[in-house]
Amino acid sequence: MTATTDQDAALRIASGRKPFVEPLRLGERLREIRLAHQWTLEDVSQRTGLARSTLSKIENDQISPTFTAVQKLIAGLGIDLPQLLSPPRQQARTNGRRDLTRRGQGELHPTPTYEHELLSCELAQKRMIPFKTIVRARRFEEFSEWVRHDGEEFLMVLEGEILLYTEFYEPLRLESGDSIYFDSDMGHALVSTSREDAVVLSVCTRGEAA
Amino acid sequence: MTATTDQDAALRIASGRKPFVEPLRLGERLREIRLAHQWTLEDVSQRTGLARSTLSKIENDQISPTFTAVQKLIAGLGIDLPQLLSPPRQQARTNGRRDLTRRGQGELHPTPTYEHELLSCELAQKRMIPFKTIVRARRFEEFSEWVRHDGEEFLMVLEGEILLYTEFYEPLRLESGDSIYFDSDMGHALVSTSREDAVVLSVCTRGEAA
DNA sequence: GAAACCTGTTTCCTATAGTGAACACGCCGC
DNA sequence: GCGGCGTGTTCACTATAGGAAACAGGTTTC
Repeated sequence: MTATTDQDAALRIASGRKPFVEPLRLGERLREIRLAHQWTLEDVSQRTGLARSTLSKIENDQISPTFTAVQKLIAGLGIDLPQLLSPPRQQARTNGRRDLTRRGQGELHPTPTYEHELLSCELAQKRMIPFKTIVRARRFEEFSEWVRHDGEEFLMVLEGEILLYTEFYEPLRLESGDSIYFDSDMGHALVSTSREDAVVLSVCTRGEAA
Repeated sequence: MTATTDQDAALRIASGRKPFVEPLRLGERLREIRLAHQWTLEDVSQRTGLARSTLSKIENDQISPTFTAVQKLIAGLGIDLPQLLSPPRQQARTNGRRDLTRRGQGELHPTPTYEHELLSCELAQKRMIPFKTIVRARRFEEFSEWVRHDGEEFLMVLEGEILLYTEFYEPLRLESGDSIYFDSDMGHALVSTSREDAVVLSVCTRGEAA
């Protein structure tokens, strides 16, 4: 398995997205949107080109719309897909959620090159993914390919010293306390250069639709 | 203290929503993902529960998959929907920006209770705001009111020990290495409890329109 | 080199999504 | 009350997605 998929998998798990497919009350959500705009089924029908009856069935979960139908929906309603798929958005904002992770109590995800400790992994639906990493790699050649994933990444060296290899820059030496922010779809890879394996704290943004 | 500027908001408004529906070569994208993982149609079939023939047709744009089929896909392949729908991903986006901040070289923003050092502040348009903070406050009463700002916050104690007061929870003692993730529109405030002023690393999400 | 595999594609057939028309209900104005 | 509207739902039919099996091409095996 490649370094990329490892990291991706780790991030996906960390992101708190349930591995199963969510119930996804798409119909319910559609009705919600429609009523919020004070639209009738006929209005939506004209906007989307879908038959009134079809819309009714979708809202009542009697049929599972075709993907082309979904496209017509998002085009006609002027919304984007993530919006259609995020029912719990409404007041998930002022929840006052929190998730504590004591030192060393994160979820471990070892790979040949990195040893990740995912922090705050109790919390689903978060916009950032924090994790602490022990950098086991000692040479750039240990990576079969660039690590890359959508979004942005912030990184601070907690202990030791590392060399940050990136696709478009010369390798960069980072010591304890140094930090860097970069676009993480640019290939990147870390190796420890201190005697002890270096420890870094990373925070990635969660992938969002383009 | 949020350091949130209006740039993002302005740009977002200016950009508007895309007026046309994307071509959305879903089949192409699926094949891309499949080949990237070196999977055969049969592999994907077993993972998703969809027939080999169906997958073939989807990849060749001969049919438009049902939404339930799409759900099986994202569940079986372990990807999330935005990932499946971002065709222009291939390598167009890679900006490759980066912003290095050496230890102690951030931008200082002192307040009576906190002494912030903003990290990576060269970079505009980023989705996260990282900063290191020396917690000068010693008693909760030193705060005239709750600190709160839209979005989410991740926090790790780097040195010393703090007490985290939050609007909806009992105060929480955090020691070096402990971390916490919380909705930052919930009121919060930090005080140092160790002999030396505690130092914490925080990362906030940038406000995004609902 | 043929038989036994694999790959991806294509061919039926059936299950179901999508449509237009009929339906039931509530809301007017007269 | 009545008929006209408009709402959302249900029907009957057609179009199409999904599945099992057959197919065509390539590679491996003896």
